[in-house]
Amino acid sequence: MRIGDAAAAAGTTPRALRFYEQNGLLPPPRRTATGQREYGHRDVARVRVIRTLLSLGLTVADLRDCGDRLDLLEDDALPPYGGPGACSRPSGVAERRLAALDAEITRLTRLRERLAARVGAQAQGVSDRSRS
Amino acid sequence: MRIGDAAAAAGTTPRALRFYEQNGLLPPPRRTATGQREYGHRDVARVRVIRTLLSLGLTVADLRDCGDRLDLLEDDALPPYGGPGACSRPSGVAERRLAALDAEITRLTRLRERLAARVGAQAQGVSDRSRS
DNA sequence: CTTGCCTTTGACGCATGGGTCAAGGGTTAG
DNA sequence: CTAACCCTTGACCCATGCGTCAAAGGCAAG
Repeated sequence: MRIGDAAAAAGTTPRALRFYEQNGLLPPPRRTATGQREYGHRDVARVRVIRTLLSLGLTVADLRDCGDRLDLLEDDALPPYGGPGACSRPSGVAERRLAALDAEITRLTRLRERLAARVGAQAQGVSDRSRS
Repeated sequence: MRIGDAAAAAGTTPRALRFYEQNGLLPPPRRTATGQREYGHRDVARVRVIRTLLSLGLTVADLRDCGDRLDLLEDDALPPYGGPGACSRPSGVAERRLAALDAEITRLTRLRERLAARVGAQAQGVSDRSRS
């Protein structure tokens, strides 16, 4: 499988695959004699995991910090909480990202409040709407 | 008053003033015979307003869209709601930014929920904390 | 062999709000 | 006059996740 097909199979582009490789998210695949990248099903699966985690708000740096244990964050790897030892997620990456998300949400919410105070008192229901 | 003093008076840097000028937030000031920018108190005041509005989450583009009526968003310009006509804020810039903030907050909150669902069920209190 | 699509690497673009450096000229105190 | 600091414009830098273009070579079908 060359890069175009692998990318299509994973629902993305060749550019993205090379980008992941350059940034240490994807191990360098073997090459054909002429230097073209050759991927297998495992690679495609890993790319899917990468995309899922990125879409969850993790950054490239987060996933790079995970190293090869990226899979530990995967969908079916572990149930959310398996008992008093299952919390040992790789590097606490997800926890750090959660904290960063919390900080950003708090910052934006404060901003919204201050801006709203100037514009007028309409539409204060952000927090409520965010609870959906 | 040359750029360095004006910048200091407004609590920022010469670079920022030139940046604001290039981006249409600050009118081009008159120049000395040798081309150096000359600022007055009005300019300094305007820079302060610009910085306040930027710190409130408005973008440079927002303020540019406001044109010269930037002052209408200023602290003491109008009381928040002066009656059935006072809502006519310049270009609805603030309202649009408010909506954008809401959208971003909602997006991040959803992200947080999804990420938290993977990591475990701890620390769900973002919305609550954001209510402060 | 040729055509046409696929792949390679490298480099620039985007949006944000300036920071920082460079090369050259102004200004002012001593 | 000169040192020392200020100002001028222009251009590259930061982080993010790739998109896009470019030049050049690979690969399979006709």
